[in-house]
Amino acid sequence: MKEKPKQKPTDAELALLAVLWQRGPSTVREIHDSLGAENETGYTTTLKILQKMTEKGLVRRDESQRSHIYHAAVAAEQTQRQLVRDLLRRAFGGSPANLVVQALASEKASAQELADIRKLLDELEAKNNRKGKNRT
Amino acid sequence: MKEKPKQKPTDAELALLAVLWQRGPSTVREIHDSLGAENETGYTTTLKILQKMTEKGLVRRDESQRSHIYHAAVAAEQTQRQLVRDLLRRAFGGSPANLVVQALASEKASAQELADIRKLLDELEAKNNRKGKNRT
DNA sequence: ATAAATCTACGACAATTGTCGTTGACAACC
DNA sequence: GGTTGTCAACGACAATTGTCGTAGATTTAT
Repeated sequence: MKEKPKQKPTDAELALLAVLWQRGPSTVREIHDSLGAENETGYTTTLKILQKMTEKGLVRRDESQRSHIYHAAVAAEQTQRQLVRDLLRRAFGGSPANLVVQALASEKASAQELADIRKLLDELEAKNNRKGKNRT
Repeated sequence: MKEKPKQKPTDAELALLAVLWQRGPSTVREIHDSLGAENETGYTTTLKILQKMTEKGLVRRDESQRSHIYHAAVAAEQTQRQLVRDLLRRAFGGSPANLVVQALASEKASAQELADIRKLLDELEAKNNRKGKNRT
């Protein structure tokens, strides 16, 4: 059986995951320092959260060096998808369109991003037509 | 001064808000019964959470009847937008395109919804061109 | 008018989360 | 070789969250 580590990461955990996704495998020190100046919390806090995440299976670590090296055990895409699906169900009644509207309204999307989304839309509609035989 | 109730609703709170958004003003009993069969929690749990939400300013209540009538004090759109913005910043590095990709991949979007999104896209691009003088 | 049902209010409680302080081990430096 | 700095581990702690049980008031039914 495959373990299903389907627990949503908390806010603090997600922040650390984001750093790992961006930097790749890192020491606690590196992660902590990457958290930016607005982060007020101490080093041991970061360490403790990383340890919890290890227990939960969100990260793995290499202990062969004195400074353990942590790396993400969950893929960014998969975690993101899970979070989006969750939000979709809980706050948007499962309607992707509503969520997309809010997403595009929330932050300025660049022209490039809008073009990317349009391309994605084309692909999805093409797939729909192929499969669904354009029934109403 | 206007109160800034900018606290994110918790999962349980969001579930109750969703009911209120859908049903309109309701009594605790109505809200609790609307929670569906998969909800195992007792009546007093729902009541307690509603009371907390009242303190936080997420809902308001009319106490003129014995059965108090609760109604949402925050608009669905605004709350949704806040949640999306939050997720965007924390998990997607602020890139709306990535989030939209996951949203559309997570749940099957109907042809109608895809068309809606396409229309939204058209509007946004039109606005961009008008304002931004199509610079790269 | 009594009994039964319903409703709010008030804690109580365990679990989780985020926060550190301290300690003991190890490494680096002089 | 002694001092200073860095690190993981552990436990403590307050705050939050979700969960009820019970008590007291009031409405409804008998």
